[in-house]
Amino acid sequence: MLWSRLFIPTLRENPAEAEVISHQLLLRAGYIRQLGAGIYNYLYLAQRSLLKVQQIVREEMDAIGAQEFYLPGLNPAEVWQESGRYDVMGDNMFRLKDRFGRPLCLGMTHEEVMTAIARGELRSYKQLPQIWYQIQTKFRDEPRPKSGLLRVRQFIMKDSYSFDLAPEGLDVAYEKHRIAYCRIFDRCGLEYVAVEAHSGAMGGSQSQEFMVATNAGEDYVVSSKQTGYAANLEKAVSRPVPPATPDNEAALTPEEVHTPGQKTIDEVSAFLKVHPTSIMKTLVLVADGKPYLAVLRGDHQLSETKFQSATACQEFRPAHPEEMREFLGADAGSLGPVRITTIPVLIDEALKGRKNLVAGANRDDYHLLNVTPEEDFQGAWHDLRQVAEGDTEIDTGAPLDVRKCVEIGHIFKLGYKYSKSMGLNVLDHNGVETPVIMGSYGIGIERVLCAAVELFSDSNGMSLPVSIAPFEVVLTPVKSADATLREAAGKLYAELKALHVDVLYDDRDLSPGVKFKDADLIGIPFRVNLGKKLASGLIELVNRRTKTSTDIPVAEAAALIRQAIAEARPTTAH
RNA sequence: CGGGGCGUAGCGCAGUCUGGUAGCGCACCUGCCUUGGGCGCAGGGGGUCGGCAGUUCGAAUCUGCCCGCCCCGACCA
Repeated sequence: MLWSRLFIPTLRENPAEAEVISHQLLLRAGYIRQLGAGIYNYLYLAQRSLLKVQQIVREEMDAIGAQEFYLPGLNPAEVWQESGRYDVMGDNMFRLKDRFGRPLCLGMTHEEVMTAIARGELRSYKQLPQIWYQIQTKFRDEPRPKSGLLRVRQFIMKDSYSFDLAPEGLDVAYEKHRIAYCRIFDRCGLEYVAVEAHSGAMGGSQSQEFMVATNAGEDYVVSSKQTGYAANLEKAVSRPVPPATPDNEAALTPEEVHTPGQKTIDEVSAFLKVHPTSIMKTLVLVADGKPYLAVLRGDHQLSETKFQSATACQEFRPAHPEEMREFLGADAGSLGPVRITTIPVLIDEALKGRKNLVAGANRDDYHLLNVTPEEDFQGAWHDLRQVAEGDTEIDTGAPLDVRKCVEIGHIFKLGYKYSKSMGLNVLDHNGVETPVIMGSYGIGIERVLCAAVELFSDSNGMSLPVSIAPFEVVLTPVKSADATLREAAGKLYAELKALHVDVLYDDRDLSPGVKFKDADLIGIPFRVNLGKKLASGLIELVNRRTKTSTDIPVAEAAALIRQAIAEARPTTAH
């Protein structure tokens, strides 16, 4: 393509509203423009790049025998009512009515529609297994769209769904997807990690997320370089930092102490001269309308996900101050688990074996010394604690890192949730109606591009992997007025096109600096400079990412460029 | 939904406190010049100052209401 004919509106300065790198660069490089909060126009460069991502996804999905569909984004409410998610999705679902007043919604995902298709057509185990997928637009009314293309209200997703007769079949489909996802992200040139994920309210049994480490991300991943352990913070387990001081092992009974005005763990710690690791914090939570106490070590944080799992609740919130007083007879700051019999008490496992700790007395401005779990109060043991910086791996004691990540893909064993709620059954070998077991698997297409920009950029702009860059190479005659350079560039352009190289020819009448800056900004992996050295038959091949330059003979340039691109193309080990 | 910030030319901003002819840089158009990292010179075009209402002789500026966008939090199958 000739740059002079293209619409690539690059900006010299960062638009004020963009904070994260990928947002800034995608705007500056003329890939995208914003239409509204969480709604973006994808211009020429973004579309070229996203189509390349989609093509890689398509090839790898096809390679595992998945069949491409294309389902409507506009859905009748009934399908979603059947699965129960019409209510569950709440305000996150865009809803509308047709001219007759019938309720419709915009699809957030397509388990329901896929299940509805399967239910209508699949009759026999002989038709299984099936893997169906699509690359299609999703709509989610996010409470807070943010970070450019990372959290938006309309986005493209590759979603696939597997249908099997038995769990062993689901295991196969899941594993096929895991490998396909690795191949996809490898080929897209990303650095990523597959982590254990929380299965959530979807009710599934196993789930992995594909994560790219970047500060722009919203998820936290706990991992160990030594052992390869990697899990979403929501699900991660660890060995906590040991208590700062040993417990008094004597058989003591609780003793009330006056702690006027000392409410937070830090205040109580300073006042009583007891380290926070020897204090218990007591949280009052209301889950599905019922109160619970959660007891954790003073320096630990409650994991909301783990608490939700432990209570198997749909939703929960911290108790209001009036409720705390009603349930426990004291205000936050003096709450404790001792002599609580009417409210379920959940104790974090990090407190197992601990003795003679400090806890609130359930009397304003008083705490108890010498409180021992299971002696002085009873409760159910659960892992409630969120992994923290400094923790170590639970089995090996290896150090753990906590890193911010963005989720680019998710694979999920659904089980029978949709087949049962929507009546998807087939006849098995014995002619008995059996529910089909399902899996669902997603890739956020725009997030792949964003993640690549986040991973690979410098002060001059983005530096995309050749496999997903909008062009593989850009030709830059240094002097635009020089007829010899123009002729050589035109010839090389034709040769590269003949070799099916994705080439952009910067034929604009601009100073070299502008062309170099633009080429760097939009992230084309290779640039060919045609300049002075052409007189001696040489041109320069510049690598965007390494900033290294090689002189190559113009006569063999097309073949050498094609070879350089081929060598730079990300490979897959999977 | 709670807290904070911002809406002035395509982009980045000043002007608003203290009301009085709407500005700067970049980008854009014309011509000349230049050509190895966002050149130079000259000339030029582009604005309902987010919207509505009010106060005033007079509102970008003061007041009220509304809208939009960004950030933090809540939320996030």
